[in-house]
Amino acid sequence: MDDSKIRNMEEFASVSGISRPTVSKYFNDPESVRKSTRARIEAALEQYDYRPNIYAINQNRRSTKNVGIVVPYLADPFFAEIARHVETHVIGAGFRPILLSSHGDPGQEIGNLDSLRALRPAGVLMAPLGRASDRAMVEAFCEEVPTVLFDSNLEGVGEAFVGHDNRQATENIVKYLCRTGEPPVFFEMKTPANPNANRRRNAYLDVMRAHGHEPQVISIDGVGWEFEEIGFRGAQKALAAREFSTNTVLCSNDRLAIGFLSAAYETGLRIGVGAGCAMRVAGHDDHPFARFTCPRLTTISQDYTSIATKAAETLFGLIESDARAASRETTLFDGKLILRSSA
Amino acid sequence: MDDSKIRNMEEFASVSGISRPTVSKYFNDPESVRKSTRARIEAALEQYDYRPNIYAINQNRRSTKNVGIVVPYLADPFFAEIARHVETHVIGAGFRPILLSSHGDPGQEIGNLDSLRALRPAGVLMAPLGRASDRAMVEAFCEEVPTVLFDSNLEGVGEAFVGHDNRQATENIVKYLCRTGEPPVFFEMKTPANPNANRRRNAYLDVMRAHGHEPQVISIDGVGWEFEEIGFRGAQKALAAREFSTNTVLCSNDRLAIGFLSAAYETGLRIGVGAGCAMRVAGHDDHPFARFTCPRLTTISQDYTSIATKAAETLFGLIESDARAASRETTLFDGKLILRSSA
DNA sequence: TCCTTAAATTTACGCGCGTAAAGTTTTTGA
DNA sequence: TCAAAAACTTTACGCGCGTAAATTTAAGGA
Repeated sequence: MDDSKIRNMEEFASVSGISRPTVSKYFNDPESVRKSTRARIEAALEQYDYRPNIYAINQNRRSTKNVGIVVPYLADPFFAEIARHVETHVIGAGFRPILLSSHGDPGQEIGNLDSLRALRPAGVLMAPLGRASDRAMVEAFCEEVPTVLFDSNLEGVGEAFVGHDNRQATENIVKYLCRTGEPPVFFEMKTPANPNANRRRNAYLDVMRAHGHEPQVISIDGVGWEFEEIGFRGAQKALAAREFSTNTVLCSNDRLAIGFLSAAYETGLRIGVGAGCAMRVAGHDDHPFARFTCPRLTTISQDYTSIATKAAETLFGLIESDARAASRETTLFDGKLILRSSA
Repeated sequence: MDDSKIRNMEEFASVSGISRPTVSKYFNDPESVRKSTRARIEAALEQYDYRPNIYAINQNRRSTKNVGIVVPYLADPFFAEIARHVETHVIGAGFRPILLSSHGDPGQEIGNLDSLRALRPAGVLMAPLGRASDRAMVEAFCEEVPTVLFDSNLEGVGEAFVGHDNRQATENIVKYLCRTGEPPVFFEMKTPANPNANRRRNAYLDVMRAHGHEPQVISIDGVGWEFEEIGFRGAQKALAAREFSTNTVLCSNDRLAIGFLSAAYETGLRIGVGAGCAMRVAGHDDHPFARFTCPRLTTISQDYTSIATKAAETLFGLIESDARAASRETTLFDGKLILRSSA
């Protein structure tokens, strides 16, 4: 490798023996130049390791190669995982991912969109906060930048939505619980952060009634994104008050369930399916930590590999066609029962 | 707000009645212009909501306002939390954070640095993978870009290191455990991901010997960053083989401890300090999930608020002075005992 | 071989802003 | 009140690259 530094594309073009416009064409799409030309450029690239100035590129191109990824709460490993999958796809498609977390705060969410706007991204993959989101502001953003929503749906906002089939999944696990023991009580936050929680509750109510069981919903207090803590306190209270009409609990999500199990353990209540167990507890999402609770949590998984893939592919399609979606498509993926020892 | 769009600084300057160079000066530092001028610009800003083109700015400025944040594994809530703290400081200081995770992969770590290089950041805050890091490549990067390391030290690399005092913390918890029961066995990965693990083991050995106790280290197999899984399997094996010479275990970190507790629960072993408990287990780090294990995990915290603050401040100091550090400073923060019910 | 077509070159302009230099106006302080 | 200092305006250039138009060169087929 020659140590003489290349300052710009002009210099690089001259050392590679190719004109600058052609070199520029090469960097925009290596396939767009003749094979022999490509070979000469790549030979020079080996020797001088030049890279085009990203700011100069983005100043002149209509659209950048940036893709925003916005998640509501990165400290939740579930979102960290899905962000990682999305990121991998974004890089694979030749884009540059810009990962932003809203940290559970609607103001930060809008701030993230603002800061993305300044980067003029080719598109954005966004998991909104949900209920708390400033709908009008998000909507305005989506009209400027092609945006695909995932995880949490804001009806009518963005080009498409890709998520989890909360109804199918909830029905699935409720039926499982009914089949193998007493029907479940539904354990949820009174003011849930996103619309998935409502879908889950409604699906629970429907399937319980359809099977002739009396539903019971326990809605606990607490706001914010510290679900484990909220679940812990809620469970302490509810257990002390003996609010549960059956010995089975379906938590609205795994993080609440993690808190629930912790509280149950502290009060000496044995959770699980074996002999000597007083109660069954199930969750929803197959959170990365659900495998390590005590007992290990029976839950229903989100297919977040498929969700991430579909969301990314949908966005890339929009970007390539340089068009807005004809109609807003909604894609839901099925959950799978994950049987462990808690229920 | 006027809906007529402002295309560039030229246009904005004319509608605000100020010359473009002065407007430019304003955006670089609002304090650098006369108060009356500032008022006029800000009035125009309210009316037209113009924002300078970030790419044009960065093309011409020597240094950008970007600050890279590189963490080894974002799906670990511990790093997600510390990244959040760092990010807040970066934004507060008027910089733009670029958050990148290496996903436990040295190749990705170097890739992250490469992609940062292209952004010509003013500085970088980096938590290296540790042992697995490509030291030479990281070192080369640090010579190009002012970089402050945190969490995991690569001796001699970067302008400074800010981290956790593993020795103080380990001594602290070992002494606590000895004081309140049988001395601990040390439970760790055979090939730990980062140098902190080695410091903890060595500190354990030293303090045990200093107090006349026979140390025992159990080093379990497993590579990668799925520490809970590794801890789970390792604990299963070690418990089945009755390898523990005392009834107390100190895990090298909380994530291993989480796996340990899960395994212990499955084998019916009761962990904790109360009557009827067969074993005590402690961790290290005060991981966000340590509060919700069964039983709740006694551990020693990392002061990651201080670590994040100090690392960020150190970097900002370097950036402002536009100089490299005279000498490489190392700052360590003390851990605090977090007493819960597991030990 | 020649002709058609595809590809590369030459030339030139523009993107939006930083910034320097020289001249002008306003502010500051005694 | 007046001169010095500070702030602003005008003018002008450059950053590194995208891209269009006209021209030249190379590739491929009968």
